[in-house]
Amino acid sequence: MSDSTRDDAGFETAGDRAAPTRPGQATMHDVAAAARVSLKTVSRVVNQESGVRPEMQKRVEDAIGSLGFRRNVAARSLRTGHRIGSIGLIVADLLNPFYSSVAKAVEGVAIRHNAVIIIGSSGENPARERELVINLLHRPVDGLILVPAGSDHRYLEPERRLGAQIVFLDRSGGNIEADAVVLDNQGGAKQAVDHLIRRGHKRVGFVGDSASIQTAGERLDGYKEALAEAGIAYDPELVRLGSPAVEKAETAARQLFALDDPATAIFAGNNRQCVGVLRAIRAAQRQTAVVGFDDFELADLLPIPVSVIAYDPAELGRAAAELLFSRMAGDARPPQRIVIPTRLIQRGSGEISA
Amino acid sequence: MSDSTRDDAGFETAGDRAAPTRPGQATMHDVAAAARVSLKTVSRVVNQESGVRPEMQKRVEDAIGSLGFRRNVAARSLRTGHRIGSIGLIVADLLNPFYSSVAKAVEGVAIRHNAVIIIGSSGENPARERELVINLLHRPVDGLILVPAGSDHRYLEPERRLGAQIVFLDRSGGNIEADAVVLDNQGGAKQAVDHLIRRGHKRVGFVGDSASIQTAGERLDGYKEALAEAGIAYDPELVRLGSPAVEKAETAARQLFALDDPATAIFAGNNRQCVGVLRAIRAAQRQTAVVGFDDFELADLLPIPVSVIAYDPAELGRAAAELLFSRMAGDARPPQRIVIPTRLIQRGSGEISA
DNA sequence: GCCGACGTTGATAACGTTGTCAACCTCGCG
DNA sequence: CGCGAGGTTGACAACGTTATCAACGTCGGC
Repeated sequence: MSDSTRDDAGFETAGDRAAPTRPGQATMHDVAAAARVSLKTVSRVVNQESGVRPEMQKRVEDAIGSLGFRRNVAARSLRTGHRIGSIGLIVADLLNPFYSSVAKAVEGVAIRHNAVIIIGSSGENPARERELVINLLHRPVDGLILVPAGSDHRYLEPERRLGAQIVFLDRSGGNIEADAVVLDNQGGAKQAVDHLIRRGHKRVGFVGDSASIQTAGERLDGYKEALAEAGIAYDPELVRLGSPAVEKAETAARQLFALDDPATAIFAGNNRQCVGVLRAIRAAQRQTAVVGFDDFELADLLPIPVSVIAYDPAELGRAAAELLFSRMAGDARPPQRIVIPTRLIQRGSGEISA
Repeated sequence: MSDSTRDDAGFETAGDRAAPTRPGQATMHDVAAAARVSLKTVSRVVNQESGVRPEMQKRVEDAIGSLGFRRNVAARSLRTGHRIGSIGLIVADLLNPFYSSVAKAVEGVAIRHNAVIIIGSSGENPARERELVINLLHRPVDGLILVPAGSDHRYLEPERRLGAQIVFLDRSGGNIEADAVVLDNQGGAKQAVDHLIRRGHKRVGFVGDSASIQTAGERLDGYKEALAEAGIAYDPELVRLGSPAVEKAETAARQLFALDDPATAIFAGNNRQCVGVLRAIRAAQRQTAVVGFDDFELADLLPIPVSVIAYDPAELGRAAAELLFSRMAGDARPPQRIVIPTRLIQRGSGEISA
């Protein structure tokens, strides 16, 4: 299929010259001609090999300068066979500390395998995800760790048949049998809500991502499960989904406070939303119990105690990377699903009853 | 484990003189032989071109599978001329939100130029920095944004003569004339300390990085400048350098409190150190004024008011990336030094006098 | 039954670079 | 003055892939 990103060859500043194939790009051959020396001599200068007379060297360097020569890496790499392994990492949002931790852990593993990581963020946009994936797989990427934004990954099949190794992280892929390293989302959410219920809360709000995002759906399931076990009726009014941004979560939390029968506790679906909820609580001057999914750095310093469902994001990244490298080394076991456990960290939140 | 079974050892740094071909890697030629078809037919299957009989296709796919064939991207790229631009980004620590913001901004610019980013972290280790730089420059990286860990960058000269474009970020390079996008460190630090002094503090501590890190040195200069202007003698006791980690900064702050004439206010050299200082204050139950360099997300929610020297990390990244792409497009102006301004955000810290 | 058209397949020449090896100079020494 | 050694330089063949174009069926229409 002719994906538009594929044949987009050059990357020039908008409106700048330089046609797709970089027409004027000088080759060593051109340099050699301009300097009136042989191809090989140019190569020697470029590679700083010894045994070139200064005079020749100067001539070649001048030619390189005036022609704006740049060595073609593809040709070099083809000829030398040098390859530095690289793995792609596609996350939802680089800014989120969760993904930073993942990235760092992945990098750590990559270093041990002498590889670098190419990183991209999908911004939760399936089209962008796909574009990035294809982009990365078609450059020298030996493997890919993917936090999927979309829910249909059939487009990966041809790539996999060609040897591409792909490990899903945080969420599993849709319509595809593939390795995945995920969190115990439902279990964690249940823990969180259990905790709040045990503390006497009956009106527990949930501020989370759209249920179309797999993890959010699982967390919602955990929320429901905890309520059901406690014999509390599920009230859709208390659930606000689709609030990825801090501001949206803040608004959502405000709405939960404005109900006739307002929430006395809130379960925040992730760290971004937790921050939003905290801001809303602060603004409303309320004593509301909060449990957030994802730990975050300053949670213990906040005036509002925040218990959290914690886990080690680095562990997710590490596990995914290890699995990926193992695949790249020939591991042909059936697709694995690795679940990273979560645990509740109590910081007093929930002890306040309303 | 990755032993010699496969080409895992093929991931080599550039200096290596490996045999041109990766030992076990099958080529299209091998596939063609195994499937008893021509090279071109294999190519057709691999590229999903139309006009191959299903039977042939099957034969080729089987051969691909059993030989573990993976297309050589260098050869493909050489032949087609297709290139997806990529730029390298080397930061000190991926986990630091400062660098995440930078990375995100750089990525944003890269997208517009149809490029991806290859990221690495040096961990403030000059040797690792150098290794990474060479690694990246010797793979198809069209440009490099570098947060330098080391202080001598003469090793970059040969690479630049070969057309590599390099922009320094946050700190300028040593022994090299090159583009740099930096913060107004001295000015910002002076602002911070001025602020504390104006609020009546005479014992202002400084918890910062080792002065060998350029930015830390400049911030220390700003600290001294502010003291000098206010006619306050510089007391080395109040200055604790070399505390990159949160825990170290916490210890450093404790020491400042334990002085005979303790600090009543602390200027924290960066966001990590600010967190450490806050923990120390919290532990010591003190009312200490704090101004931190770098804003951070929850600063406004903390029980201890933290004024900060803020700036836009994304602006740094954006400026560096724009400059880099402009260079890659042929911009040949003399090396630029772009200084991103800082501003003081007052959050009440410093109003408390001790 | 022949011819053109079509649908497959394959031989071969690039792509731009580096490794090999031979050719060529210039010395210094016999 | 010749000859070998050492220092420079260049011709040429790869590297693994894709694009071009020719060759080979096979089939329908006349």
